Amino acid sequence: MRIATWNVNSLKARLPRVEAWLAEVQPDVLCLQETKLADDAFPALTFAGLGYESVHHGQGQWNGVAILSRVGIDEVVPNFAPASGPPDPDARIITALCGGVRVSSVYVPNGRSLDHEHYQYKLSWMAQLRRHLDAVGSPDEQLVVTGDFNVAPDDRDVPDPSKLEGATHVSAAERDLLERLLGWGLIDLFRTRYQQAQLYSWWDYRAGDFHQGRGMRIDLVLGTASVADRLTWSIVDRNARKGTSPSDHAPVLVDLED
DNA sequence: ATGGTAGCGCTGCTA
Repeated sequence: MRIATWNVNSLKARLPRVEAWLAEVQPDVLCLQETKLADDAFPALTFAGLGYESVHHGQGQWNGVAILSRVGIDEVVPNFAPASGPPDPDARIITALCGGVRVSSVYVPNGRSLDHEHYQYKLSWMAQLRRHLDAVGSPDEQLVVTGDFNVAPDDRDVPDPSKLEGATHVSAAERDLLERLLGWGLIDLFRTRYQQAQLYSWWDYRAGDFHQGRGMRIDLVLGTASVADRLTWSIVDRNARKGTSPSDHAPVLVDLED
């Protein structure tokens, strides 16, 4: 079973690339973030033509998350589960059961800057994500939380930690909240296969950052122990960041033993 | 290099 995540930075702008990528890579489950579409504009029929069922939680201009699956989609929960607290006004999370694995596609708030109220929103969002997991599942089950976390887990995941002191994506508070999330019973699956630094999943469009090798690893696939036990392979598909009009993120893949 | 690009949607915000 192949599960992938991809922040596409507008599905409207990226649909041709997503279609070609699905045909080439053949994931069983694909989690999308930043579709930037309303639900009625989501191209479900296009994906159905490629063999994928899909569910979308969108709002229009910003945010928007989706799950595509060719191994079934059941028990769909758009937004945070009610038992976790108030609903998120933004469309940043959707959860479904796909092929026996409970999958959440998440787009954690960026935070903007440490003194911005959006940063407090980011911290509270990450705390509620943990309560959401308690509401929809258990660490004893096969469960995957994947998407754009907008947090670089440790200093290997950024080019120059000394230049990022006091910045979002690396601050102690958000890294601690990510650790707390892992403490719920999740494992950073990509990191179990690779330990080296500078294996990024996102590169700023500006200043030639991709070609200069300046990025961050902020797109994560977190899985419970029973998922990690099935892991056979993981990779960041950097080829998808190349060529004409790419997203600023590359897809991250995991393969699980059937 | 305190810059730079991309997307949305039409002026400036978000990332």
